[in-house]
Amino acid sequence: MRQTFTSPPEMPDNPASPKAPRVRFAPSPTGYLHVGGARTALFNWLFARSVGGHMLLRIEDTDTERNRQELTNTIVDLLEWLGIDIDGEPVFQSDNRERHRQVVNQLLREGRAFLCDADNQRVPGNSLKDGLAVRFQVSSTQDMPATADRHVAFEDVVRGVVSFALSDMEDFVIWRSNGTPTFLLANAVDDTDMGITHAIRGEDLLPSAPKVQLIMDALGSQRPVYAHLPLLVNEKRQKLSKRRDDVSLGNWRDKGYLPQAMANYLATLGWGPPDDIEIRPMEEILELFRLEDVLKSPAFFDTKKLEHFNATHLRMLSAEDFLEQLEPWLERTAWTPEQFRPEVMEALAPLVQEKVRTLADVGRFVDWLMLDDPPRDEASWQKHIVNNPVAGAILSDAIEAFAEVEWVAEAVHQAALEVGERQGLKLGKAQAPIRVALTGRAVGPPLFQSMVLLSRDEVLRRLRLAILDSAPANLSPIS
RNA sequence: GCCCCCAUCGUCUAGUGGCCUAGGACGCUGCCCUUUCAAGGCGGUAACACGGGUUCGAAUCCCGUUGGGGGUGCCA
Repeated sequence: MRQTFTSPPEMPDNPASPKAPRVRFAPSPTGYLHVGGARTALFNWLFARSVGGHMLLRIEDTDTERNRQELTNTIVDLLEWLGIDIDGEPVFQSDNRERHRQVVNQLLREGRAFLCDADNQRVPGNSLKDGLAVRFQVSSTQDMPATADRHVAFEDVVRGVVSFALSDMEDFVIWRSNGTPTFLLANAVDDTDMGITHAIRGEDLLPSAPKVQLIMDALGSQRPVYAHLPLLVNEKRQKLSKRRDDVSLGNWRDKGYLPQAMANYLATLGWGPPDDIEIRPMEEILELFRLEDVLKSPAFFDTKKLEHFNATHLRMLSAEDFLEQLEPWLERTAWTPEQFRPEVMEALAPLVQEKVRTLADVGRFVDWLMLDDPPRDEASWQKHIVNNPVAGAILSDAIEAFAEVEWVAEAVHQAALEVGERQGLKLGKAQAPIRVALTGRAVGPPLFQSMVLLSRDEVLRRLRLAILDSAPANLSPIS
C-alpha cells in the first residue's frame, strides 16, 4: 500500500538501532535561506546526529515552475557551508505528484474528502476532476463520537500536549484546482513515505499540525513526533521576514562571518548548554544537545552577539586556518593581484587575527601595505594631522629618526618612543600622526612590526607626503 | 473576532520546590594594561510581568489578569 519515491533516499538503518530516527529539513526552493530556516535545519541536524539518526532534505516545490535544481543548489551549498551534512540526495516534493494524486483519490473514495468548485461549493463525485479543488472533511474524522467535544491532540517535544478542537477547524483544501497538492497533503504523504519519525520545525507551523495529523490518521499512517521550535524574531519581536529583516544566511557569509561562529550562535537561540559555556566547537554542542531541552519562547536574532561569537571563533583559529579562511577575502579587496604581497599578509596575519571581528575587516587592516597610495580616512586625517598642533614636528622628527635607525621593529619602536619624548608625549599619542600618515587610518595592526614590512624608503616617502599634503598654513614642508 | 503558543537583566540564557539576598554571556559602563583599538584583564549596571492560590518553603506547581507572538489562503 505504502509507496516510496521513485528515487527514495536509501538509508540503511543503523544495525545497532534498527529504528534510527529520521528527520528532514523541508525548505521551499526559493534559492534563499534565512537564518530562521538555518536554525531549523541546524536543530534537526543536531538532533539527528546526536542520536545516530538520519538527516534528510526535502524541497517543498509544490509549484514546479522555476528552475528547481539551481535554486536548490544555493540551499544545499549554504547548509554545507554551515557544516550541516545531508544523508542521501535531496527529495523533490514535485516528484511525488502521482502519489499525491492517488492519495487524494483514495480520500475522495473513502468519503474523507470532497470536490469543490471555485466558489467553494461542494460538487458531487468521488475522484479527482480537472479544474476542481478537494477539501478534507474534518467532520468525517472517525474513531470518535460525532457529537462529543472532539479534539486532535498530540505531545509536542518542546511544548507538551497541544490540543485543537475539531469544531474550530474548517474543511481545508488538500488539492488545488490547478492540479497541485497543498502543503498540508504533501507534507502528510511525504513524511509518511520518507519514514520521518520526528518533525522538527518552526512554531509558525504549529496550527497546521492538527490538519496534517488528520490526514495521516485517515491514511492510517504513523504520526511522527513533533517538535515546534520557538521562532527567531526581530527587535520588534516579530517573526523574521525576508522583506523586513536582513536575515539572508548568504549575506552573513559574504560579510565575513565564519560558518562555525554562525552555527554556534544559532545553536544558542532557543537552547543553552547546561554548563553556561556558549562559545565552543560544534562537536561539544553535539554531545550536549537534547531536543527536550529546547526553550519555548521566541529569541531575538542579536547581530551584536553574533559579531562577538565571530570575533572569538576567529581568534580560536590556528594561524594556518586563519590564512586559509582568509584566502577568498584577499581577492576582493582594494589592491590588484599584482600588488598583493602574500609574504606580508602571512607575517601580519597573527597580529591582525587578534583584532578583527570579521574576515571582511582584514582588508582594511593591511591594504596600506599593498597599495601605492592608500586612501586616507578623512576624520582620522583631520584629527591626528591637520588639527594636531604637534603633528608636523612629530612627522619631521620621525623622518630623521627613521632614516638612521636599524630597520627592525624593536629599534623603530625605540626611535618612535624618543620622537614622542622630545614632544613630551607618550608613545600612544606620538604614534597617532605617524600611523595616519602611513596607513591613512587611526586604527590598524601594531604599527612598528608592520612598518618594517613596508620598507624604510616607502615609510619616509609617505611621511614626507603627509607633511606636504597637510595644511601649509601651520606646517612647512621640509626637504 | 476566533484558535493556538509564549512570559527570568535591554538581549541570549542558567535555574525543573529549599543550593537564588537569582548564575553566565552580549550590550552598555568604570578602572587597568597598551604601539592605535574594533584587542586583553578586573569591576559595575540590570530581571523572576501582575494578582491570587498550593506548600513549612515558589522564579520553579495551579488558576486568573495583562502583555507579546503565531495562525486564521486553492502560501508554505
